[in-house]
Amino acid sequence: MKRANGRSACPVSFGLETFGDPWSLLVVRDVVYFGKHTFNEFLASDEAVSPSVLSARLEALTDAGILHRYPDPADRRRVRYDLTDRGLGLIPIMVEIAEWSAAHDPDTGAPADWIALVRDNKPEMVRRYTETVRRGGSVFVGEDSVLAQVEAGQLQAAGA
Amino acid sequence: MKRANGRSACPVSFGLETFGDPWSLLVVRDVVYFGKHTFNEFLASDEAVSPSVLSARLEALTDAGILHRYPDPADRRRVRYDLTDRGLGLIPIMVEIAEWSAAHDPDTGAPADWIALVRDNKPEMVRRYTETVRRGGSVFVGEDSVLAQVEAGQLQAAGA
DNA sequence: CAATTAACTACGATGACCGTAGTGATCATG
DNA sequence: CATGATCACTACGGTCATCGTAGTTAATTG
Repeated sequence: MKRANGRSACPVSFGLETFGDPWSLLVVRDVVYFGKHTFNEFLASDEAVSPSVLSARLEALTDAGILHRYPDPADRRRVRYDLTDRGLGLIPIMVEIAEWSAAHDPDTGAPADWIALVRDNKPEMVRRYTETVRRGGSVFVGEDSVLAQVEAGQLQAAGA
Repeated sequence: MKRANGRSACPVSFGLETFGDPWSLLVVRDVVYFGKHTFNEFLASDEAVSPSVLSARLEALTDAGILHRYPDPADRRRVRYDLTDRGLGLIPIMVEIAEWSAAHDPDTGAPADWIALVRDNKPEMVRRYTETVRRGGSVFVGEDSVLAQVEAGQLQAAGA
């Protein structure tokens, strides 16, 4: 993620400079899909980032205004990272990446019906992802997950 | 773009492994927005990639089935790179990245009215990008560019 | 046939990332 | 209150990718 001569005015280039390294979007994914919020939770992800790299990434994302970093009031050893509004704005990008990968990775772990649900109800699903994560939930984990909302039948009506 | 322990089944991770380095999407951008198709055209981009890195990227993207590489029949010194259908599938991702960056980069070079046009007519614009690039055109450059199509008034009707 | 252009490759230097080990602060337990 | 565990990191040496420049080969142009 080092561009030689600084910046170009191109918006694709700006985005890639901000979050276009191999790890940044995985952190965002951990927050959005799995409700992770702390250093060790990110560290335990399948992709095995090293602590120094993770530390640098979290600092960069915080500086870029994508994450909000604050000590956990309940346990002062812990530091929590939440997505800011700017970070929540990355959700549509992640959804498109997931859709592309699900279509082109023969070994994808993405459930086909979930991908189809998101594809066919994209604006509504992106809105639901965003609002759920904003209030502290996630897509797949927790009581108020988007998955739970869908299973409770709140979407079939809205979608089709 | 080196993941230590190989792959995870996560689709976000798969996508990032395939095109999540700092350069791959810039090559795709050069093709889609500016109609570039050759090594030296990519090399001349504002972001100043080095030839060895570009060479490695083009090979990786070709191996991943995103680019199609073939000698130019008209000038056999030249090698052309076109987007495959799989590569054209990256257009929605790029459009979302551009939209996010235009919203959050105070120095963005993206024209606000174009961004708004794409945002408010996303499925139609993505379809138009894709089909235009598929037949050899680009978004901004050339006679059959999407820009030219819009200026000819073919979209105001379709959009609103 | 000389000069130009195109697509790369070579290479040394710099920087990023890797994995492991360690640190200081806070919390849980006896 | 002493001990151990947990938490968020930092340190560090080794490896790997990338950087920028220079060169090589093949095809085309004049």
